[in-house]
Amino acid sequence: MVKIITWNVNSIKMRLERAKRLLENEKPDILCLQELKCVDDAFPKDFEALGYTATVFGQKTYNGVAILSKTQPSHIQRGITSSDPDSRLVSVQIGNLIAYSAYIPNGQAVGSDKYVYKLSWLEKLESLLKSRHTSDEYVVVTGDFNVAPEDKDVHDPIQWKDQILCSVDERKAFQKVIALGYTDCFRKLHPDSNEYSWWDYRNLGFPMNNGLRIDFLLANQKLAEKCVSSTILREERKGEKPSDHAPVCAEFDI
DNA sequence: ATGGCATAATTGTTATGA
Repeated sequence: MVKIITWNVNSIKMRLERAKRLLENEKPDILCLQELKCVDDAFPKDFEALGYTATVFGQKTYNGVAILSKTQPSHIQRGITSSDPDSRLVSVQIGNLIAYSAYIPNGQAVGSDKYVYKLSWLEKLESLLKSRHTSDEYVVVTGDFNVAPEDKDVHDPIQWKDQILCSVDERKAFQKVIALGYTDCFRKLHPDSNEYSWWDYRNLGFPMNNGLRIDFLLANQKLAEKCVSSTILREERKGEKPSDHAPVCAEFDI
């Protein structure tokens, strides 16, 4: 069994103790992280003592992704293109599995320059996945996609209608990735659930459960067939100094 | 009314997130 967790930590330095506890409690084979908000050299060494190797693609102040794994990774790839200015994508091969940690641009506001960048980034992700992988590999693309794919992923679809994270064009761009043959593991196993993975820090977002589901593990067909469980670890959003995202977990019988 | 809170880079304020 292979257990994989993805988590947008919103600063790995601020979430260090929580991340260590998560590894100790959940013992995932792979932990994909987003929004490290630190450079490679500043990434904590603490995870080695817990038996994990870190593959880091950091950046000063913003972005930054990493993959922690119990076994040694190979075939490390960083960045969505050679010209991408942001550290938003890293992938590794671990055993017979290829794992991605992705932090899709937020987009800020529908129609803005950042929104255009978000859409183009998703297109690049689609073409990268299309060209890089074949159907006889095990591939999982995890991370913060900054898109709520359907109204049931949104606490108040009327309030969020056509807003950033929920607009028609972002949802279409997300579906084009799905259409390559990828499956949203949590949704496959919980078709009617209204659980969320992100809640705004402001306005009692978490206590009111005003959330969105924007963090996913997307498995290709061969791997999705092996998915036996998927959960959102919403307990992690409670207590002192939480990230605004909860970790999302999936287990695969491979 | 487009705020609120959190974080990093900096020390008073701005950029960004979602």
